[in-house]
Amino acid sequence: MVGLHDVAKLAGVSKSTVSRVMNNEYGVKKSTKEKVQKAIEQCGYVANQVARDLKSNKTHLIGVIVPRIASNATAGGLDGLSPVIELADKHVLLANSDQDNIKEIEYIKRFNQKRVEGILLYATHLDSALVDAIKQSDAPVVLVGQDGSLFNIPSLIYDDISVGFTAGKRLIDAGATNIGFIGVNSQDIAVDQCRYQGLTQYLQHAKQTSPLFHSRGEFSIESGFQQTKQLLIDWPKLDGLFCATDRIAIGALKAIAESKKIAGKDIKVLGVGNDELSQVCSPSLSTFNYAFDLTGKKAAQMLLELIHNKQSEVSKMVMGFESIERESC
Amino acid sequence: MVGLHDVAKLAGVSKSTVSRVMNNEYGVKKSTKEKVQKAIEQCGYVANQVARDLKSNKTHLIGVIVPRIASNATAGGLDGLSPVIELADKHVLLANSDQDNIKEIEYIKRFNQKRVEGILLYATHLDSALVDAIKQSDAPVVLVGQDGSLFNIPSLIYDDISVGFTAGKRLIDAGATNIGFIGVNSQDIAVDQCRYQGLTQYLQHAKQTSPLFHSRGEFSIESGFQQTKQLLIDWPKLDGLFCATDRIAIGALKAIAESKKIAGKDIKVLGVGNDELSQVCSPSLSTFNYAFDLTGKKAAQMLLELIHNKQSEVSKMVMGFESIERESC
DNA sequence: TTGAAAGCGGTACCAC
DNA sequence: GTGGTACCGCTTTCAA
Repeated sequence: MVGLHDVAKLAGVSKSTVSRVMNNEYGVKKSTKEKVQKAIEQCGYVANQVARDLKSNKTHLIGVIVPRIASNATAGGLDGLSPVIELADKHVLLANSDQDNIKEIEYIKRFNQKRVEGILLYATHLDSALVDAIKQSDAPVVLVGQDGSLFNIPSLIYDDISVGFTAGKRLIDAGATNIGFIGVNSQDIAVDQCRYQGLTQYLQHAKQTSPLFHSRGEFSIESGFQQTKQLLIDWPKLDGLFCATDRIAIGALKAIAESKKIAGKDIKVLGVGNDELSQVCSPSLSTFNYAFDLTGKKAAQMLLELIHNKQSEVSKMVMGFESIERESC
Repeated sequence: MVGLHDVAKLAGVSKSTVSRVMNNEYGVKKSTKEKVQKAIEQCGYVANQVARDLKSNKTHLIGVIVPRIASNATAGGLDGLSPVIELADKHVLLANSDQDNIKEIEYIKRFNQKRVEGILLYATHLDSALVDAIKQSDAPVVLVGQDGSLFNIPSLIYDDISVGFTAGKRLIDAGATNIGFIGVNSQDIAVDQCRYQGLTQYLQHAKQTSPLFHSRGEFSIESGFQQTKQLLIDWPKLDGLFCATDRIAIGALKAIAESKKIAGKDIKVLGVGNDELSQVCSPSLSTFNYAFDLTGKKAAQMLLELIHNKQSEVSKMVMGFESIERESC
């Protein structure tokens, strides 16, 4: 591969001069500049950014770690954050942890070796090993989706307790009295714990009751379907169901339909996320809208600020949500 | 930031020795090794990959350019390709071209500066400027979604003509005789042109007729809805509709429902992509399944091979598809 | 206005 | 076994 040296030889000047031309610096005679530019053209010289990065001690790299790509939260987030990063003249180094806690930590280390300038971590859990890894990271880390502020980790989270609380209100207002919750796994504080907690708080507050159950499964339609099939048998009086995600809720809708009950009438159902699926299914799903792309954008902005100032002005940012009224509740 | 030099000083050895320990090389006395490792621990040394990359002239970087993330083809593709790239001990440098032709070319150049080892390009078009940029690229490029084999660009494509052909057959077999097509924009050879061409071929072949129309819009539900609303007025005899994507088809379904016709009975509708939406909507959408994640995996494998052998064994790979029978056709 | 040379942080060859 | 040193490709003083 042709380097600065080759161009210099070809143009009959020194490396320094070629470098100056490449970087548009002042103080190069017009004629030499043109000579050099011609030489650059001629041998198709492309500056080696790796060498530049080494010299300048800046890589312009932002590491982004996600549990998987094909999810609304992450795909939308990536679409939101990428323009911000591009505008800051940086690049996205993407890692798919595939929901694997070990890999998450592994990537934080690898990214530090790669000398990324910052890391955006989409998390589905937050244990002490992960906290440690984040603390060890030289590059600043912004956590998305889980609250790390207790550990002094700048975080961008959704107002999950509030969503649960509001869900309780919506279900009660719609006339439900026997309300259950389907979550994911207990390690996911935000999605499983907080949403349940919020629901519980409202039921206590308004009716001095508690949710009938806290079932758990995966983030899938199928999982929602299977769980609900059983839950309908176990809890015949169930008339309100809050599902931690829209996909779970859509599975629930299907199970309810099969049981000859009518979702939205016999059983009110609520999801979270405003997945596109929720407006297409029938009955259409009442849910909560999260602005995933905006979250990605804000997270990127927060990280960039952190990179510049070495200290964040905001240590925790809570994203709002919007109630979406449809047929199921 | 602490470097090899600092560790060496702290351990009272030379840089070379520290380097040997870092790379687990033979021929280091056990005691020195331990001494060095302690020093590494002590000052929290993390190898600078940028320097290594410069020295070894390898970045372990694979550039991936996509038109946007939040689409089944790209999100699924990314989930498919990332494990392959990880297994090859490389990283994904992600760029979102946001459907912008200029940016696509820009990123190919930037990636070459970054000295990526190869580029995966998810394309929605292929004009001569893009072909040139690919030709100029030092890093090998694999094209996904458009056929660049005529220009000697290794490509991974879907069998779009065949899909169109099969769509024709499915619609005719279901009893449709007045068949229309909704595509995207004419620059998208694969999605717009090929699928239409295949449909046309079957209609010619089986009935010596042609599609009633070739309408065009965007990749969205709304666009499908708006177009279909008008098309139903313009073509009252329409009884078969092939849509270039599932989202367009779902919009069409909605327009048909509003017109008091029954999709699947009065008008047979077919989409492409087997979007999750298509099994949730009602009537559920008959479509074609594309294995997006497998495509990503294959594309990554093809690129890795190209990187190793400097020459591809396969210059073009055509992914198959699967007919999905549901209610709409 | 231009060139020589040091150095970014490693690796690898060659001596000792 | 270990240390010295050249070098990867560029930027950036410092002199000329």
